[in-house]
Amino acid sequence: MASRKKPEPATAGQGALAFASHDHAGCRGDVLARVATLSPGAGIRLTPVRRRTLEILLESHRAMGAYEVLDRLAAEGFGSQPPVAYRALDYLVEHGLAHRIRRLNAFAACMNPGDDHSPVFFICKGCNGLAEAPARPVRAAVEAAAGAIGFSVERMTVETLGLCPGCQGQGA
Amino acid sequence: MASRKKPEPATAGQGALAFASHDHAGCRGDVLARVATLSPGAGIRLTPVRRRTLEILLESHRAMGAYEVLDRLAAEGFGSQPPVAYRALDYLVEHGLAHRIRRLNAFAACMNPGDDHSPVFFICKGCNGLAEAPARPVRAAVEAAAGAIGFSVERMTVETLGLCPGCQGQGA
DNA sequence: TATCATATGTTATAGCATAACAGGTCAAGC
DNA sequence: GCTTGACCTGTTATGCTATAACATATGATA
Ligand SMILES: [Zn+2]
Ligand SMILES: [Zn+2]
Ligand SMILES: [Zn+2]
Ligand SMILES: [Zn+2]
Repeated sequence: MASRKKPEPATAGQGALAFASHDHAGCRGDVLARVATLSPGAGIRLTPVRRRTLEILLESHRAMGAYEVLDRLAAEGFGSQPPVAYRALDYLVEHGLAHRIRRLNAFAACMNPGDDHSPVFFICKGCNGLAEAPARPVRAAVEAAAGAIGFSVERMTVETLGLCPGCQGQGA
Repeated sequence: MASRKKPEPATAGQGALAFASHDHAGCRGDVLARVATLSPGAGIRLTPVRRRTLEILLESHRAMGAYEVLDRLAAEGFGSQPPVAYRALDYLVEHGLAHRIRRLNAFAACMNPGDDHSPVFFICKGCNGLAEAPARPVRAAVEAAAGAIGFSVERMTVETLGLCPGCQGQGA
């Protein structure tokens, strides 16, 4: 049975929904709502460009290149030069509202803002979908390896490339 | 004096040595020797450019940008255009003799060729040093997270930024 | 020898990212 | 009110990273 009620609006953050067809409007709405509750307290200032940039990233479970975002912003009357997009994106990343996906030289909205940060990313090479999942056990394993050589970890990037459930078994 | 005996030529591969001062000539030699034993069997063809590229990467426990490698190659009489470096580097990466460090847009020699691949990388932001360590437990944790959403992992990137033992406690 | 695969080199271009500067807004303090 | 300073947005210009497309060489195969 489907659940009649959503006790956990954060489900999308676990990555389960990203690759399944789902009520993405609600998905996006949940994130924006969570951001709204964070904004004042955490010293986050969502100006028009930043908010719009976040909304653009939230349109799909994909990562977007900075220039792709820039095109969208420019088309909507914002600045048309690279720094406009990079500044907004960098701000979102620094404040935990977006992530940089290094393998793709691209950015994606954080699906779980405020929570467990330094997630693991799953990039589907079939459909370009992107899912984000909490990485606490991964982080622990990394810390163990770091401890063995006396290294102190500040930031961690974990990205995987593979096939989502939908793209498995269909050749490509 | 050189070490009298090396019971574990693979020690460097565990990352323990990378940040410590050590007999790096031996370190590099070990890797090259291991590569030599792999080359014929694994269908690896180390042409002059490729070999030289690998040697350049092996000069230090750092990652090098493609253009930095290119400058070196050009100065030694090889081609002077980007594809020369990129092709050699890509070949080394594809054959497990080097790694791409995405956070740095750079490349590093693999310190453990032939063994456990998809290691975890430790990047020291103090000295730019780079260490590579086996990532089996990390991989397991990632696979667990992937399994939970039905994602099938093909390649994994784990990079951390932090401070090596030598750079900790000295402000920078 | 003719053919094919592989490797190396070139020119040109695409894609990603930042430095440096200019003007605008707004609140705090005089 | 006016000034100051913090911050945001926009610009131009440039730098760094990476690949496409084409030309030539070499060596193994048939
Ligand atoms: Zn969604
Ligand atoms: Zn997919
Ligand atoms: Zn060494
Ligand atoms: Zn260091």
